[in-house]
Amino acid sequence: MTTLREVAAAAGVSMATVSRALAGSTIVAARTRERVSQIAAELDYQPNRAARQLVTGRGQAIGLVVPDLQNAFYASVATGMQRRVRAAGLNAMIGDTDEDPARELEVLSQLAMVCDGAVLASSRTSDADLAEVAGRTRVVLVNRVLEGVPAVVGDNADGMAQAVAHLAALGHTRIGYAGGPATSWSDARRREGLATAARRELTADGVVDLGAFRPGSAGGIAAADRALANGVTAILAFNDQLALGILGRLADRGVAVPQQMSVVGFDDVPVARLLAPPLTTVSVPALEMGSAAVDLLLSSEEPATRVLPVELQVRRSTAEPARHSGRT
Amino acid sequence: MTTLREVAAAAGVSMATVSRALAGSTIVAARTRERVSQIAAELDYQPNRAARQLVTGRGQAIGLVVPDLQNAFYASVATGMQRRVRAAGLNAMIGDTDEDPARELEVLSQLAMVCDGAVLASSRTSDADLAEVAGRTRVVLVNRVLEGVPAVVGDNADGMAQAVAHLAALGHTRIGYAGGPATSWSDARRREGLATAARRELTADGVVDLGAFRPGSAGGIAAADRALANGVTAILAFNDQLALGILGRLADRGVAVPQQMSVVGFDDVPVARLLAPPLTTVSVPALEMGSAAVDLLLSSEEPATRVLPVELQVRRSTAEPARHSGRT
DNA sequence: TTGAAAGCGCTAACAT
DNA sequence: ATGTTAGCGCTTTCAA
Repeated sequence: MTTLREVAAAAGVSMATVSRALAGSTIVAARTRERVSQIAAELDYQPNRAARQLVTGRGQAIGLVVPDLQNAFYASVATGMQRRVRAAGLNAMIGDTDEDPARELEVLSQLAMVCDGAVLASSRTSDADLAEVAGRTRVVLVNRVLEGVPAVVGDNADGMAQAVAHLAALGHTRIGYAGGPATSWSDARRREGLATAARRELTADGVVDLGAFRPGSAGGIAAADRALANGVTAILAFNDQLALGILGRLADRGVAVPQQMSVVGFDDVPVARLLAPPLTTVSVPALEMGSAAVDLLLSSEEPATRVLPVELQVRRSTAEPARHSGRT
Repeated sequence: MTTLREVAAAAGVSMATVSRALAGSTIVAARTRERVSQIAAELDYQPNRAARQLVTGRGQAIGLVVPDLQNAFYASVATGMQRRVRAAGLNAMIGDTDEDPARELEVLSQLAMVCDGAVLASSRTSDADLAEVAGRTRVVLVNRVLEGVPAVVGDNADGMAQAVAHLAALGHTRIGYAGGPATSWSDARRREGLATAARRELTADGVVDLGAFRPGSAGGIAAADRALANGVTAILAFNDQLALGILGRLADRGVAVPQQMSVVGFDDVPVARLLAPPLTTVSVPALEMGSAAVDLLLSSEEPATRVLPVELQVRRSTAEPARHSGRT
């Protein structure tokens, strides 16, 4: 590894001049700067990040904490985040918490030691703890809002409104909501949006709360069974991960989608369109959320909440309800 | 931030003693160690990683380079890798290359600056470049083998043998192989395994090379169309990502799976079982590959290649071929 | 415009 | 068993 000192020696100038030249400082003579840059390149000089961080205090990486990388939504957020970070010449560090809220702070503080800041996706940490962390570390939230902390979120209420409007237009009058984890901020927002939309489009008992489920196939089984027991004609799932599980269970139980049951997801993960039937779902710009979060982290503006638009993708997992589900 | 110096002052000992005590060195008196640890805890002392790295040379993180985090297989490798890394008290840094082989070295060298070592998954870099990198940085390969570099791979040949045996037993005599990227090491191994198995189970023209495709839905469309044009009764896909695209295209073209076409994938990503029909595929222990790679990286043994067993999961995307596919 | 010098927080010889 | 000391590679005052 070539060091600054070696470059300085080769160029016949001081270390300070090399440091300034390489940083592009204008106070160093243009000719000197050029020569130094060239020699540094020849020697294949790579600055030692640890040394730089030690003296500047500023790090070289940005962290991302997600509940589960295997959820395609978070994989997309990670991809978007990572592209932006790399474009800024920094590194991305990613940690997942295995859907365990308790591990969130642990992972974050571990990342924070080497990171300038971190993006926290779908945090389930309490407001108080979160505020405390945000006080110590530069943090941007994704899919969560907290006063004074910058955040990027999808328009949850509007997404639910679109989904309900679509189902109502098809003629559904009893819709089941398969909720996400109880501590999920997005789930709370989606429930609110759902309630508002339901008041507008449906009768009082138009929405049935199926309960709270862990995204994944286990949760999907429970959710689908509850939906069937409740006699709803459509299921609105908290996210695609859960909708996937629901679809699987319905297929196992011989329930035809969309003929006997309509299913709507949320997120529009890439596989959604490849399922049979292709899943009707609310498309959330996950890649953009990741990059926008990095922008917020890197910019020095006031903490702001960026709400990204979402859009229902109508595919083939939704249709008119069966006329007489009992007969025929 | 509390520093070592402050802890030393508070404890009334030298910095060196604190350093040793906190490192758990046995040469420091037990009582001293205890007192120092307690004071450090009271002061909420957190060692500065940059300073430590600067002096020891050893970093604090382990890197992972994958072609595409949105491919569920790599997301699983990342998860497995990450759990192991965190269990070792280190951080994981993940970078993806957007399936661009050229970016691989770039991402790796960026990660290498702050990492003790890196796991390189499905590298498509040339042997020469890879050997050069492995000389500079501690590297473990996943899904790639190179003399002198530790590696974790799935048993590609055996996987193909199982898949071919399954299809042959069902009565298929013309199988199309939808290959992966030309520079993919696993694709080459899978082709070899396929050829060997075909010699044993099928006639000379039993396997049709459909070509090389990029995993994803675009590649799947091309692959499915080629398969249909070639009159094969079964498609063996390089990986699930590609199989997903194939399934999607077949559905679009009204080809019933498995009645008119059988499809077999490779990897067994979590959604494979949730597709309609559930995908028959070769299960590869992705999580384990990730953690095994970290083990290899952290251990100081001789470079070894760990071959992990794979197992065909027969689901419902495969069946006997139609008797007379032309008629009826 | 350039250089000298003082650390950033920590570890590891070496000395006691 | 503990302390002293000399840096790790870099940035950044301060002085020239």
